[in-house]
Amino acid sequence: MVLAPYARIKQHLKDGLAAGTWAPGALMPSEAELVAQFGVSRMTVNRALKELQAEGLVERSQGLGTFAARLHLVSSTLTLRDLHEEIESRGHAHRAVVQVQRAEKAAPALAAQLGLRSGARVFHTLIVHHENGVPLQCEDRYVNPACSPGYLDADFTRTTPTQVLFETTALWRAQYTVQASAPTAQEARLLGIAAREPCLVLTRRTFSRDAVITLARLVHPGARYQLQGDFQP
Amino acid sequence: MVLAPYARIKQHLKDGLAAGTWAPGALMPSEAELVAQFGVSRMTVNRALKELQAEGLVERSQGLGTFAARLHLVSSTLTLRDLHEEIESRGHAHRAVVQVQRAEKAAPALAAQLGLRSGARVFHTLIVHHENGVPLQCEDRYVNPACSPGYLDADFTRTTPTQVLFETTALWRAQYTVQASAPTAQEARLLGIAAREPCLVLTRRTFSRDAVITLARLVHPGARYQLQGDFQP
DNA sequence: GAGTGGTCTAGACCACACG
DNA sequence: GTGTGGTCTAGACCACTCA
Repeated sequence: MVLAPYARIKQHLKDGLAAGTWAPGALMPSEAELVAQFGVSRMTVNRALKELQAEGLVERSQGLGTFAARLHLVSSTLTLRDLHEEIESRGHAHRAVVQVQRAEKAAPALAAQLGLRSGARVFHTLIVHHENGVPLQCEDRYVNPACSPGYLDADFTRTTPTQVLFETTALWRAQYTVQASAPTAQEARLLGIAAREPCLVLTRRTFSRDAVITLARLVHPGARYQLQGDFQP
Repeated sequence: MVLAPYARIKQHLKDGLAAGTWAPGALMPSEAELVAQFGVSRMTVNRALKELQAEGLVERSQGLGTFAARLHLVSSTLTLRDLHEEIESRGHAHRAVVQVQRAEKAAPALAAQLGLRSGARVFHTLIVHHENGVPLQCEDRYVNPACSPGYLDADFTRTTPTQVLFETTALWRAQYTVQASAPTAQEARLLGIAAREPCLVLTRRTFSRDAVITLARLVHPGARYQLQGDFQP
């Protein structure tokens, strides 16, 4: 496998960064220098540098130059996968038990979070996801009916809310938080865990361009679930 | 502010995706069509599409075309910031209490994780970070002496391990997990919390090109800390 | 074979930073 | 003014997919 020219330049610079040729914050070769060194056009060098910048390895400033990144903050990717796919990809059986699937009137706090009037109609589902028969996630979700009118018609033993929403709406933005806390009494019962067992709780709000599509609280027994991430330049 | 041509094309496609012009998985305009439509060169169209691909909004296949992304997995950025910077940026006071700062012999399990011989010398620090006097994080860290020989000389009441390591080593790769669990008895004592209080535990291994630089366990009281993320196309 | 994206060239003009 | 990166052009050749 012969690397493309832009990839060779990237690799050369990555090697130098890993070897400490350029200390964090140090000035790196200019585009013109790399053009001369590698005998390629400036667009090719530019692509290599732009990708290194996108990966957070270098910082570039017009008029100043390209600098080795000061890696004081590592920004990394956390993949929030559809749980169904995640379980199946492990070769295990996924089963969803639907506890609630109905329209409700939104309490004031919920309405505010969804950007609706207090008392407006919202769709509510409460589903417990099992992996090989063991409860893994309690998914408590509210959906803005305007964004997905047919949401309640889905059969959530055969598909997942995430899948339905992604098929019927255009995702625009998502906010989430991850925290550790104790489950509610109901969640503890549904997950079959002790009332004080630590749980990993993800709260996620998903937006279309102008409206909140859905608000979800995903509760996982701490002993059975963890998020993993990997960061590679 | 007039957008550059490539940015205009990106925005046009983003608007269409948000408006549902192309359903997830649907075929989008080819580069040639966009060239004709916008009256720009193919490199410019290519840049717009390549950036949308990098952002996860479209999928591209040579010979097939460009497709609206099936957003079944949302990959999002979680910024793992240096805690000192995070606290200061909130305008609060950061104080670090150093409990342990010494060289030790690595137990077999630890040595394996660091890629060292059992019994090899490792640097060990245990530091409790406070925000405005309240314990926020218990940082238990082991460092490979070969990667940062001067690690133990640092004054960790004035700087942080993260900062020292980023200044003296070339970060190459990091793996981490996030989970909820109860603190150890020692952690509960240091954080001033109950033995059964749920904690958010981050475990992170950081690699240089060929070696493990450091292994860290970061324990946060669940009630006082949460990770936040935001995903925007 | 026709259409797609992947990559590259050899120029060009511009905005910006610095001495 | 000189050097830097930011952007763009109008071509080109290639590998891949599908009919």
